[in-house]
Amino acid sequence: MDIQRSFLNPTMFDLVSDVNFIEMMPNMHSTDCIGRPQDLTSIHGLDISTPRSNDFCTLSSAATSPVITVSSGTGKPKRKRVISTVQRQAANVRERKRMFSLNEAFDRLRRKVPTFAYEKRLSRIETLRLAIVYIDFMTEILQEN
DNA sequence: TAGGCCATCTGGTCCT
DNA sequence: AGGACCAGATGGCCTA
Repeated sequence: MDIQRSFLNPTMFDLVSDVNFIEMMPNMHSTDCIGRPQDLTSIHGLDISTPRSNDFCTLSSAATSPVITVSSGTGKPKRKRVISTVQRQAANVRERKRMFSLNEAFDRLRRKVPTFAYEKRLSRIETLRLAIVYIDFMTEILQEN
């Protein structure tokens, strides 16, 4: 059977030999099998809603950010933006939020790919690689029908 | 203890 | 001008 052979594909077999759709186990979402937090807001005490002690994003004063033109060796001037501490802290907050949403997306993807129930939480790179393999596998199944 | 993974900070570049 | 995106650096945590 081709489908069965596909499951024995070495790549797939490395990652998935006991298909477990996490979708069927909604309780798995709060913590993974080794107890690491799945709720990303609790990872490392991450709380993007509250600024850090060194964040000044709550300050109302917005400093200006002059642009300095730096002459490069090739002749073409390069724009170098100099930002204030307040703007830097605000940018840090935005970056944290951005990474948070990125991790949320990874978390959603993690729940879509089959994994061992007892396996530790997939890393981001493992999640991407397994998703690729999984999509390939599903595509193969569809093409056989 | 080394290596992997991740969060965070930071500066540069692109885009609106 | 400023936000979004990206990549490099750094430090902490965890596991083999």
